[in-house]
Amino acid sequence: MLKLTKRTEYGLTALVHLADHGGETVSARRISQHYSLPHRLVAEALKDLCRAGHLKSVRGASGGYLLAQSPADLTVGEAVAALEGAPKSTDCEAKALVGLGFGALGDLDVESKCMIRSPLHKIQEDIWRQFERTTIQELASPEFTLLRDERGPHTQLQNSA
Amino acid sequence: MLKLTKRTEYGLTALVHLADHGGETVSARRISQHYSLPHRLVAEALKDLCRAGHLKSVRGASGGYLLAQSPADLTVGEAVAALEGAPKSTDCEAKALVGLGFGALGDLDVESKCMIRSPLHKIQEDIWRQFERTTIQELASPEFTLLRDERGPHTQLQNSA
DNA sequence: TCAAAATAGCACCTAAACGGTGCTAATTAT
DNA sequence: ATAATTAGCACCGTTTAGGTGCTATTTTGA
Repeated sequence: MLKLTKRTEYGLTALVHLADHGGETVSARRISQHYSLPHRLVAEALKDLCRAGHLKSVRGASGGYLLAQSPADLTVGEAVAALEGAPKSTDCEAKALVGLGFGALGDLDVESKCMIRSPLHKIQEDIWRQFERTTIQELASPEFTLLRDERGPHTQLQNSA
Repeated sequence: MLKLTKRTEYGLTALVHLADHGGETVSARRISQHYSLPHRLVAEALKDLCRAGHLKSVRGASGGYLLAQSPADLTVGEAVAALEGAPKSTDCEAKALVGLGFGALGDLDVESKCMIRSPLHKIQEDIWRQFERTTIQELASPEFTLLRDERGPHTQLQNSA
């Protein structure tokens, strides 16, 4: 339903945390405790990011993870792709026709259907484009824009602190 | 995983079709046959859109559906909301804290958590903002844009002023 | 040396969502 | 009447998401 998975949420949270801690090595447990997230799930997300090469791991006690690249170079799109896979929906022919059920249709006017359907794909692609334009550093920055709305409601809930 | 459901796909396809046919009444069967989609599922999507008030229905033989409003006034966001529900993630207080598991956390430094998490929500909100900025008419038009802001990485999307 | 803490990797489970279908009304043109 | 349509359910099978269990391996530190 057009939402990010928990795994992605945990992974991005961890990336933001790591970005805020320079080249420091932080364990999955520390991150999970800091944000009160299920440490096991955070660990899974970190594994994914490590396997994708976005993190470097340090094993053993006092080990953990650290960014393998600058947070300014790591995009949300790359992270999301590592965490839940990106649908390489670049080509309409391969995806819209085959992947979405037109493969078995034969040769009726496929092209007109694709014309109708492509807007849907453009929507998806546009979302990913946004992801690929946004870096972890931007995510980590306090005044994160992406969309800078006129009102500022979520900044007013800090009462205790 | 950040994808639209089939129901939404069928519904939007139907809306585009209806937009391309003016105020004409088109049955679910005709639409489904035209795009080779499961007519039953298309019918379900059309019901949803009708219940939401975006379509008007005509019962009986030679009945069908027609747009209840101009395709230029109906946004993709409204359609998607009618088809698969929109997560009213407008408020960080209610959603980020309660809905996402912080409700049972008590009163530890909630603010820092929300600050970290809010970017995630902003991403989601941004996606919906895109939907709300896109009309069915735009979807139906041959050269469909959607992203008209190609300035900077993410310097405010909605500003437009 | 040994225990604790950490990553690595795999299998597995439960619940929800998704895609799809069946069935029965009510309405209306032919 | 009959066929075609919308309206409104309930239901089912598969997939996915969220989460857990278990074991091995590496490393620190007492």
